[in-house]
Amino acid sequence: METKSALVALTALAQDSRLAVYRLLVQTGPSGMAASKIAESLGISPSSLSFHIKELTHADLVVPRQEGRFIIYAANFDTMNDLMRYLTENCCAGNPCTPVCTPACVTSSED
Amino acid sequence: METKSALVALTALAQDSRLAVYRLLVQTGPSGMAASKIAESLGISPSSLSFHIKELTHADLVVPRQEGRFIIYAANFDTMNDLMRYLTENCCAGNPCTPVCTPACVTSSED
DNA sequence: TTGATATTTCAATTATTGTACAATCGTCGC
DNA sequence: GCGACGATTGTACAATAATTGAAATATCAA
Repeated sequence: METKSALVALTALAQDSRLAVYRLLVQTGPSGMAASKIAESLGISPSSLSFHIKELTHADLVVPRQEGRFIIYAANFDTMNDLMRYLTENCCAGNPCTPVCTPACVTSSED
Repeated sequence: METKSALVALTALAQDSRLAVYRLLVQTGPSGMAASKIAESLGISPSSLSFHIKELTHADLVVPRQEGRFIIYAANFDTMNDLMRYLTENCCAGNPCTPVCTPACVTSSED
């Protein structure tokens, strides 16, 4: 992961509503949740959700898929793992401090 | 870690200069680096660095210590580990996906 | 096709954040 | 104490981001 992508991901997460959306989707897992359901769960207006979730999507932190007239969003764990790796990269210049972080979650849901 | 602290940490990291400062300090490790050295390394003005590093300090992502007339900053890995844990908390609602992340770094430098 | 629901887009307003530069504060050596 | 150096603070201005509501688009059901 390069600086630019990390910055986009961090900016996407660094906002109240977006952080709440992301965490909700992390907890929901690969099955995901419809946009309207997310908005309802968190008490934010559809247009506001749309605005915010676009940033999360653009950062590749969440992935949308169409199902009928619903759009289902799910968290993309790969991006989070990349981000974590980026943030702790070359930690302590290689000194003994367990530099690598095991992935938090694998993205194996539908094959 | 609660939502507020996570938001503060993410906001602190979601900026060009601050992300660069943080990563530099992660790579430097517990010995840390003087403010002037950081500013010089990254090519930002002292006052600008002071402004930005204050946010990192406030987010507890870096910790300052005075040494003579220098102020040495070092990354605080505990906060990053807390943040990671927060972001992946209750991942996939407890389904099989390796929910916990091993700490990226332990903060054992001076005892 | 028509009406209803799900979602996004647009534009205007407001709030927040970043930058630059001068001034200030604290520590050191003399 | 005085001057020099390291670092922070304050102010003003520009840039960016968030919020809202109305209008537009897309899909489904009949």
